[in-house]
Amino acid sequence: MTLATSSINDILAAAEALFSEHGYAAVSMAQVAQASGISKSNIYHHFSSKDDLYTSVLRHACQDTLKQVQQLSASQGDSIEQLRHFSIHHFQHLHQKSRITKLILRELLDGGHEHSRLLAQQVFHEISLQLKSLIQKGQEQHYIRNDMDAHHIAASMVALNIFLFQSWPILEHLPNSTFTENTNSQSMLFDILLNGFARPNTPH
Amino acid sequence: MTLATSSINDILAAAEALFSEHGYAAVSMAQVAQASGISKSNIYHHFSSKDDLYTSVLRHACQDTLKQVQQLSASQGDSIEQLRHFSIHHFQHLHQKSRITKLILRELLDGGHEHSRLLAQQVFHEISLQLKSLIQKGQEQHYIRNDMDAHHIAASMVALNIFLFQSWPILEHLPNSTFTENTNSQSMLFDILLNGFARPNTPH
DNA sequence: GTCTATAATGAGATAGAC
DNA sequence: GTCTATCTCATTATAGAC
Repeated sequence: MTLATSSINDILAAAEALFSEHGYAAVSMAQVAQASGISKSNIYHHFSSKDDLYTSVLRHACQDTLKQVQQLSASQGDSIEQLRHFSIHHFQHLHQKSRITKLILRELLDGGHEHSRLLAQQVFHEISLQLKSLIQKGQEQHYIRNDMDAHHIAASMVALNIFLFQSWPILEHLPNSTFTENTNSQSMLFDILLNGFARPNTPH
Repeated sequence: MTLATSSINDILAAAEALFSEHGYAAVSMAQVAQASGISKSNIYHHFSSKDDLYTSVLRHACQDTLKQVQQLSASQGDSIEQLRHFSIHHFQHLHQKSRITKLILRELLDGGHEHSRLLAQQVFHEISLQLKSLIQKGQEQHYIRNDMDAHHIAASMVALNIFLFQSWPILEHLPNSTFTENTNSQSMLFDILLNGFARPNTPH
């Protein structure tokens, strides 16, 4: 049990909130100090630089998400129901951990320093693995079409959720928008996709 | 013909490249000056502040994209072929105008100042309109299922393209990745989706 | 481990000559 | 319209006492 000291966690939590909301460059160490209630110099005592603080935040956040995603797989029902279950919980996870989600999406845009990209990649890989196993099982049991690549089906499920997450502020304010409720749209998008990869004549 | 002077265009072009690649806060006016070959003070002669420069870049970029998207609709074939055509060209557009694409995606993450979000929203709205008209025509002609909302079908098409655009660096480096070629994956994702919203027993 | 004080640098923005 | 030189302030990071 190598529990980090309380002040380190305070710093990481404050930094995570600020970095995810405004991005690396837009956040100053003074802001982190004020938000965490810990003096600037003390932060430099625990982290060698602003960059060190940032990568620590990213590493901490990704490890946390990684564990959560690994525990996400088990559920009742056939393959289709398990996929729907996963999709719904993946979407909930994006929102519950919205700061980490934004951090990773920012890393994608920034082209990422080698190290950061590897962390983001681990998260993607873990989600991809979970989904792939569910999909391939569904293909073996003939719930899911065999002429489609499992990775691409997985990607499309993730894509819809992420798009809905990050574009929601715009979607809901679109003229004549039918995007009135978050989870409802998620369900509709999943059903469109499900019709695409489910085997014809299965009861869904 | 209110054509802006050459130096203003130089500044806007350099700023667009830098802002899209690194984000607003990470770019200094000195960098813009060096990249555009125009002195810092001269930039302040044309733009009242860094913020003014940024919003000008965004406005300029969005107007440009808006025009391009409006010219994207006309094509041969039935509704399904027109949708495939639109999807492919939308995807190409994201890459050809990758700097603008990144600018808009950044705006989504930053939560946007009111004004910026409205600009991004116009682009989404225009794409949404084009797609909606194609989809509804397809529904009237019974190529596309009537029990699905046109807006959500449109959103899912956009979602897959945007996800592929922004996640490609990670997707292609995933272990055992089947994401080997950009346009090929785009085609596969579209086909999964198409199976979802196309009417059964149509020849596609 | 935690702080106050301060150094050193870089940022946005302006003055004023040409 | 364009530049050099400069102002002012915020930023990262360090020194050193407790």
